[in-house]
Amino acid sequence: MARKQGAYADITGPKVRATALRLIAQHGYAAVSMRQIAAQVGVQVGALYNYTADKQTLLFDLMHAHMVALLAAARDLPQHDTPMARLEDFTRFHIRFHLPRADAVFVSYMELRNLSPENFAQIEALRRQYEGILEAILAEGEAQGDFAVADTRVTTMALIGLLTGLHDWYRRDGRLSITEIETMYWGLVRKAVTA
Amino acid sequence: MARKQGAYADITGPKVRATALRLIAQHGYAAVSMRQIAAQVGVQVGALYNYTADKQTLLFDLMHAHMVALLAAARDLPQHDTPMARLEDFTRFHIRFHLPRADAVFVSYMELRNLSPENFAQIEALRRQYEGILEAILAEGEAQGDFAVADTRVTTMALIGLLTGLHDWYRRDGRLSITEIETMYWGLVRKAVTA
DNA sequence: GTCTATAGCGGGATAGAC
DNA sequence: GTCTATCCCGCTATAGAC
Repeated sequence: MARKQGAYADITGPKVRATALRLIAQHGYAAVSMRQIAAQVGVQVGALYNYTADKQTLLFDLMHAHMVALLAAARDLPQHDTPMARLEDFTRFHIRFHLPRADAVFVSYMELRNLSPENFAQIEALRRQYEGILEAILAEGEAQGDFAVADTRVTTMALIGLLTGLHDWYRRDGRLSITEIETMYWGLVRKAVTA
Repeated sequence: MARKQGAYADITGPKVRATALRLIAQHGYAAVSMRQIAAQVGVQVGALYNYTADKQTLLFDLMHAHMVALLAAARDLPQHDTPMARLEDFTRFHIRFHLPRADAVFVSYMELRNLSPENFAQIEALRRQYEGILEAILAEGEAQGDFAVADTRVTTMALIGLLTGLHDWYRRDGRLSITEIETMYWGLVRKAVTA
């Protein structure tokens, strides 16, 4: 304790990422300065560069970590027999995973423009993998005659849009619980894919 | 011709707005400089300030013009007898109005964070008016027993999200025509509000 | 690992000539 | 209405002491 050098390595790193995520979600990547991040972390700006090569890499790491966590969790979903049961699981999972991570969702979506081309390609590939999970469920349901889906790709993107749009208006202190909203959204999804 | 002073007033103004809209959609408000805008318009940076008080006002004007045009067009929709017919009109109108205005849609949605509080309040009010049009249709359909909507507000926001999500993946040179997409989306909306 | 100090650049906005 | 020139500020990133 009381020494200033080398003591906080394990705590400063996560704090930098958490602070950057919050500030970027609030003001946008381009509008947030390394100075601002440093000030809220409680270090001088030079110290940040012990934890990231540069500002761009910091943004990429935040988005990458979010996408990797999302994919890992989505792959752990149970493999029910019926596409309908799997679609319900996916819908509820998507909402439950994303709602408590509003900042990461916002950043991962809004800051794509500010990634370098190489970094963008990586994030985009992860995003497509996630969409692929839903598309596979829809394709199987269509093949088995459980769903009536005009176009698998369009419906996939439409449903992702429907679910993701939730973040634009959901408020934690709102009138409805997560479970209530989840059930309403599942109702919309179910009807949308049914004949 | 050939004179440099006073000749281009009528042309520079629209050009400034068009250029700013395009650049801000592409890179984000904070990432675009007045110097960049001026360069693409073909004037020096000082000249921009004949057309806007400052950068913030320029952003606000772009968003405000978009919302006003949207509301004016939405209010011109025909007043069919049945809520179902009005919902179809609204759905198709929303898509047809927004798809050709990708830049304005993007900016109006992504740059809300960068508005001053007073400007934000104004844009937000216009946005709520637009949502109100859809909500009124849903409420009437529910009251008449044509629709089975669990919660009018939630369904309104969900459908807006569904329709707006279209911009995230639609490409003009894609496999499907606007009309085909429009019809698929109308199918999803129709089923979502039906019992 | 963190600090202080600074290099080097680009930002928004304005003044005054034409 | 546009230009040139400039003020003043804040930015990212690095160097070198501790």
